[in-house]
Amino acid sequence: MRNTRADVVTAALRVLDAQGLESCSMRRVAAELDVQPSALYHHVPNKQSLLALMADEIVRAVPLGQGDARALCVALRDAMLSVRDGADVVATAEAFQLGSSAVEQRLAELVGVDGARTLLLYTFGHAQSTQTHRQAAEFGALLDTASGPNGGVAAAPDLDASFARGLDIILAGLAAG
Amino acid sequence: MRNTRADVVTAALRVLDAQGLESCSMRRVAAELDVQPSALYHHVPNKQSLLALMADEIVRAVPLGQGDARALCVALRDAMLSVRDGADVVATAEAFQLGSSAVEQRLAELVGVDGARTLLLYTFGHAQSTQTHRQAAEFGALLDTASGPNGGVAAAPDLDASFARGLDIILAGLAAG
DNA sequence: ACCTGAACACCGTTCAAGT
DNA sequence: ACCTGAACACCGTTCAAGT
Repeated sequence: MRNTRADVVTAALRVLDAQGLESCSMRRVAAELDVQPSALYHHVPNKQSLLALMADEIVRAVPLGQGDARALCVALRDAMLSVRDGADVVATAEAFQLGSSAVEQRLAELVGVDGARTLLLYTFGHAQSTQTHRQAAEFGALLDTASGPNGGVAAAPDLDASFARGLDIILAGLAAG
Repeated sequence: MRNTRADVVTAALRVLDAQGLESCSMRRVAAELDVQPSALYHHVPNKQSLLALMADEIVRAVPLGQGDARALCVALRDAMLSVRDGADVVATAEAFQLGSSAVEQRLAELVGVDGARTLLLYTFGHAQSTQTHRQAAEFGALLDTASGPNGGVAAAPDLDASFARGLDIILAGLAAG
């Protein structure tokens, strides 16, 4: 046995974290494993399935047993933000099977199905915009050569706090209902 | 003057609605205009810019002057759902410049910046999942040959009602704060 | 079971050149 | 100003064939 399906997923996550989603092609994942592109199709039916497996792996870091709805959302966001473009991968994959994920099911036990969906969609969306914002900031910093401290750049908003305030709004709405 | 920038955007939206985002390539848009692919780059710097212009056009259908926050979100969702994969196009393009869109600004006047962001992210997310769900249902219906009424298919959830309930939760949270 | 090699039908983008 | 033609460096996926 030369490579297993888990090896493929791990290699794909390495490529994702290093190069980003746009560069995470089947061909690059194959190169990461020193293998021909066609070899991947022995382990995975297509790229979409591989992305779904990557999403599962990213979400596996969220502990389901303990904590309230807020803690669950924060942990999910942290898990997505821990990998480059992780929010995109998880949100896209999850959108295809909303309702079947373990996180959503646990959330539904805590706050009902509508609350769970609302919290999830908000968490996905905020994490995605956090990651694109951070990437843009990184890119801007590269172009920012001769400027002093805060030279011409708007102060970065505190995205963690912004996320928390949105969570407060939704949780208050659930408490009121 | 043979083609204008607006012609390119219109052609792109036609291709999008007919074939979906995945098939909405620069080459197909060019073919829609009976033009070489390279001709597009006279009107638009790259594909990402074209997608942003398409998103603007889709969102232009939302009336900003009248209505409360709820009406605004419903109108935004309707606008996105009116074009195939419209939610994807708008959500991706908007994520790059969150805070600058006219809809978000109007929403912020009504419910504050945190409320606006929460409502927007929820609306984007729900619309996206609505569209993927509907496409999956369409696809499933094609494979569903010999079954009678509701033969083996789970009843489609009422996605409009689901959206409304999530909106209720967020708006209740805003009223409580 | 796992992989190679070669092919097919595509992409986005650039650039010199035409009118 | 607007477009063509040709090229470059890529894609995802299939399939016969090897070990």
